[in-house]
Amino acid sequence: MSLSYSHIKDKISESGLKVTHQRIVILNTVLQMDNHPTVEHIYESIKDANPSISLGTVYKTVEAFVNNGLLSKVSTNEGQMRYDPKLDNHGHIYCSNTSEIIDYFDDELNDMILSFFKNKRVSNLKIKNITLQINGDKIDPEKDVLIK
Amino acid sequence: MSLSYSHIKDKISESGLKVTHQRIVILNTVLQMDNHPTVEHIYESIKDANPSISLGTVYKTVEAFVNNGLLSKVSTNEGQMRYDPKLDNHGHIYCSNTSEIIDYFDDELNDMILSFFKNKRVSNLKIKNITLQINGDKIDPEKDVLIK
DNA sequence: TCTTAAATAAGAATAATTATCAATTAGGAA
DNA sequence: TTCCTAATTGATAATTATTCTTATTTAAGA
Ligand SMILES: [Mn+2]
Ligand SMILES: [Mn+2]
Ligand SMILES: [Zn+2]
Ligand SMILES: [Zn+2]
Repeated sequence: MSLSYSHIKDKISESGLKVTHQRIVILNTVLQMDNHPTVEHIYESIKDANPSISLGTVYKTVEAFVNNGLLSKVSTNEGQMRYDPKLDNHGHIYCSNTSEIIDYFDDELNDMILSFFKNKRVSNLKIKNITLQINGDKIDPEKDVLIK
Repeated sequence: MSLSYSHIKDKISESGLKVTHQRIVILNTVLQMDNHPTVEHIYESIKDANPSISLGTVYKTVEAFVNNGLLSKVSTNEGQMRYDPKLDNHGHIYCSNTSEIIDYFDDELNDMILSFFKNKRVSNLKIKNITLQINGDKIDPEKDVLIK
């Protein structure tokens, strides 16, 4: 583990946080999830192999990761925050019938929005990012959503 | 009041909900607020004139309004839902330093996004709406944000 | 190896929201 | 107009997500 986690350790360390076993496990787990998990979901997926890591630590850890640029945070209309290992600018598809959040990457769209706002006068606001939110319902909950 | 609220009453009635004093007061209040209020905020602003309306009723009522197309609901990273009387498609500017949510209407942008997705194949998703989310910080919290 | 500030586990506390249920009421039917 | 009934409400309890507290442990630099 010391060896295979070296990449994770570097990321944590470079972000300015102390490297702890808990943080290694949590970051490694979230990086492998592409479903925008909740804290509870993260906790469930680590606890069998790491029964001593407490739920409170998962809360504190993901929040530290967000504040230090290792994760991003996504809010929904369903009362729970969700976490996202993808840091580059991208949109999200919210399926209200399945509670899924699906990534939507599109360079052409990003460029279009960027150049749109290039021509705008924005006063009294320091923009951090601009994202697109696509709200809808999955038609067949079993199948994937595809936009291309 | 029976007279001046007739427009509000009609809206409630046409949406399929029973017309009650509580609903008239709450809808009338939210329609006049442009700050995307929380339930608590709505409750505070009605309770002096309507001390008998309970907080639970405000929760149930705004949720009924959302389900019946009279209000829309906006989520934030701050643990409270916020309600929006504007129903036509528009984006939001989230100022994380002031917790403000500011409407961003732009027909040109709407058209641009619409025509962008016209040329896309979207499979297995019934799109309800597509909105833009602009995240940033107000520079001078006292002054307004302007994009033009 | 020592030192110390930061992190953790466990559990209590808080805050937003939802559920329960008896009493009231809106609005259609008679 | 009166009656009927399902929907709504107020009061309050319960739930849920998240944060706080504190004693203990630990990472990492001196
Ligand atoms: Mn929330
Ligand atoms: Mn909550
Ligand atoms: Zn994402
Ligand atoms: Zn709005």
